[in-house]
Amino acid sequence: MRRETYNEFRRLCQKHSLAATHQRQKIYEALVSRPGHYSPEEIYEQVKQDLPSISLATVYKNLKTFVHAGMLCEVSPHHGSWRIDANHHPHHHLVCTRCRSITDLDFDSLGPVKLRGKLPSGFRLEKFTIEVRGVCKACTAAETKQH
Amino acid sequence: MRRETYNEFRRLCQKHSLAATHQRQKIYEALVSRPGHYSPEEIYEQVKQDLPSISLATVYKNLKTFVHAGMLCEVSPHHGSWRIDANHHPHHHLVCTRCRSITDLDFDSLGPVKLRGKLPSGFRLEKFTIEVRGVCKACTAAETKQH
DNA sequence: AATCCTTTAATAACTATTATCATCTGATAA
DNA sequence: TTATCAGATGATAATAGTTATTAAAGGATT
Ligand SMILES: [Mn+2]
Ligand SMILES: [Mn+2]
Ligand SMILES: [Zn+2]
Ligand SMILES: [Zn+2]
Repeated sequence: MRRETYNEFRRLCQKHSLAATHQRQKIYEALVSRPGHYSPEEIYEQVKQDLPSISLATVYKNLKTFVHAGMLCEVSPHHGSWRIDANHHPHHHLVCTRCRSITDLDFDSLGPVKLRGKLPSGFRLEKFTIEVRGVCKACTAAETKQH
Repeated sequence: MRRETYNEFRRLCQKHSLAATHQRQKIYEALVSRPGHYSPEEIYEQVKQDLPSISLATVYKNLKTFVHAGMLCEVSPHHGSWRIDANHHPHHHLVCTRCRSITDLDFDSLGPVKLRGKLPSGFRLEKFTIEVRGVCKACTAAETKQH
């Protein structure tokens, strides 16, 4: 692991009161040291090369911990449940990052997305999907109440 | 089921060479007759009120069939696998609807999204996520080869 | 080095989804 | 209308993905 990455890792662990374990170090490195959008399984396979006895559950737990701490992001808030949309009109989605609720957002609520550069060659565009992530009214209310 | 919805359903089934079964009719209706972004389980519970002996597997199979035919859409192309992103720079994603691969797309490749109207009251915005759905180079090549 | 609290590995449990297969049914043509 | 049959269904087994449990081990602090 690069010295710079290692220092950043220690700093982040301290900031979030997390013990800087070997496992966490390797998991973090597996994600940060190469571009990509990996699944827990892929991270597990990668880390196992250095720490053969690591458990898949440890990978899951720490990925959750890191995401919760804001050190990493989820690609999609919808993994884990298949959701179907019958609305054929062009529209966007409001997604609550707490309760995962999905609400339609009128097409005209946002200005159009404009292509500036070129897409990578060979990619055949089908459509733009815009998700607005945030915290819904109900979840905001619930959080406020607790404090 | 409204006459109009029923006719549309028959038309779509004919167009896609699908038998217009009771089960399909009720599944279609459960989605089209009320706004929402339902899971297979939720559709199952709804349809079961009319067809108590319907199987959950039938719901899954037909939702897939309908999505494949373009009669319904998936809310997210990422269901089923949790993917982690370590890239903290603002950026977008290219997602292949065939192989589900995810590629970063530079922030400047798209113009900024502008808020026009108001978001629904109480929704606390965190960030915009733009996914560009399409077919990647490899999948396009693979499809071309087959014909 | 001793202590304490956190983290880990192993694995059981659980949830979501898909596969299998015998039976049944909608569509078509006689 | 009835016969036919490819395609659809229901029951359930199997698989994939994720989370919970718990005894043992390891960082952090002193
Ligand atoms: Mn929608
Ligand atoms: Mn990315
Ligand atoms: Zn919410
Ligand atoms: Zn592809």
